[in-house]
Amino acid sequence: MRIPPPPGRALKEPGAAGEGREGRLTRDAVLAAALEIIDGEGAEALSMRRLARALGRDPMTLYRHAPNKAALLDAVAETVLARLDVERGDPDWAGQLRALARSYRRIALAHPHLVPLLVTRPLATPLALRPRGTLRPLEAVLALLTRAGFSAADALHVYRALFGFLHGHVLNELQELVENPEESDDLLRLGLHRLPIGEFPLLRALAPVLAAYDGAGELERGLDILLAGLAATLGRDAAAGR
Amino acid sequence: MRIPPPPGRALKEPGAAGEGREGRLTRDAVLAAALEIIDGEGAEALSMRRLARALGRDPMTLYRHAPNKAALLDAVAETVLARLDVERGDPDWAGQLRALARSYRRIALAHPHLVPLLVTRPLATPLALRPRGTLRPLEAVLALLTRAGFSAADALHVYRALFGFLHGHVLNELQELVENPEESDDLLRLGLHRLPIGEFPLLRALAPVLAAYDGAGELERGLDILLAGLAATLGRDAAAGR
DNA sequence: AAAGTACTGTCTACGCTGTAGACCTACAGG
DNA sequence: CCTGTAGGTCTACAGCGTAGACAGTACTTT
Repeated sequence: MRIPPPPGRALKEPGAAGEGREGRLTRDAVLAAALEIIDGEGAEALSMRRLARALGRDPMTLYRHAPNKAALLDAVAETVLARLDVERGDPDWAGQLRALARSYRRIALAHPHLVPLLVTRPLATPLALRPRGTLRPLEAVLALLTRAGFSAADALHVYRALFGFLHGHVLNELQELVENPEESDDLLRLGLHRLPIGEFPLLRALAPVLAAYDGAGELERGLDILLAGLAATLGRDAAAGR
Repeated sequence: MRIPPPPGRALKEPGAAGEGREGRLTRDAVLAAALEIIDGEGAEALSMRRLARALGRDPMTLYRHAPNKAALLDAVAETVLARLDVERGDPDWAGQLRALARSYRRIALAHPHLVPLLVTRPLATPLALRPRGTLRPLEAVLALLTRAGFSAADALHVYRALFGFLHGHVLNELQELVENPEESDDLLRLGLHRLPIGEFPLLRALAPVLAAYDGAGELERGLDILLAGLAATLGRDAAAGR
């Protein structure tokens, strides 16, 4: 009774939202569309149905390219993190880590809605089962540091310190501060006037400082402290400088 | 046609799961039950219906105590963070921050499933609109540090560095490493044998080091570096030591 | 050329989710 | 006593992730 649709396409011929429309749907197209939705509408807006609509396909099609939604999100995070790269042979290990940190920050700022995923997914998946692309930077940093003379254990320690710092930094930098963007006075723009003066005098007084947050600067100053501290703690001479 | 239930209770008289059963449901009871579910079954297991069932009430009852689910989750995070306290008058500011850091870590380890919320919610709500309980530690640290002689701007800087580090640290410490708990060999227990030797030689070799992770130690070493570094950067003499 | 196999796409359906709206009751203050 | 407010419940809606079954396509093997 039921006429099966011409299998390449079926829904929405008539101008509807869907994009590409090439015969086969590729994994990369799925991930790219997912990232676009996350960037544009936030991570909660990404549902399998919403994603399928953006691709002009049936929702169930997505399950041919990912076993479930969590895996799909992991894969999106992976493609983004795969853009990190490390020059393993560079003898200036500190410089190389600085560059890595700056790349990570750049990526986080480019995809702020993805950051909760980036910092949070590793809590749910054992290290060895994580997408390979997310482990590659780790291996690369280990190579960089062992070539520079660190022990393997110290290299791991440095990696953890660096990414701990990085996660903390981007979470800081992406904190929402502004409540009322078009207001010109700092206190009002940040909404700090809502806080009772009796209980939060210092915080209220900080309005101009909060408003002048300098993410790039904070990153660099943090790296100064971290790299110098690590080099000292691990008993190496610091070429850690600027 | 429809007989209304005796309004105090209605569902599940007969031994069903529900707890307390006092006439009025309190906000605290709601939050406590929510935390219990999150701790016991993970944050994704907490639905409004699941929570209502645990309380032996109709799901819609919850909306008398919180405007929506996000606010309810924020409130849970708030009650947990309210347990942090700071001795504002203590002249040993570094010692006080160390204590704060240890408390934060203790809380995070006690409620691991809550950690994604703790680090992630501030991205969604402007500072001034966050639950007051989460701003109180900030105000307290500002008071501590300004009394100890820091400028307000430096005090904020220290606060941010500390909580950035703390967030990064607990995310590190709560990373899932173990794939197969009952296995005795480190490599197999962590599942690292899955990684191709060619691509991940260093990571695979790290199995014993990964298995011996010492969270408390890492926190202290991180604090050593951070507090000394901050004291130096901000040009104060460091009483920052142990 | 035929048959088998794997892959992709679609449809339907199930049990779940958050919450708006309406209603009803109990209690507090006048 | 009446009135207002806050808490509890019920129903209903639109959307969710995904299991299962089926159909067509594109290779591979015979």
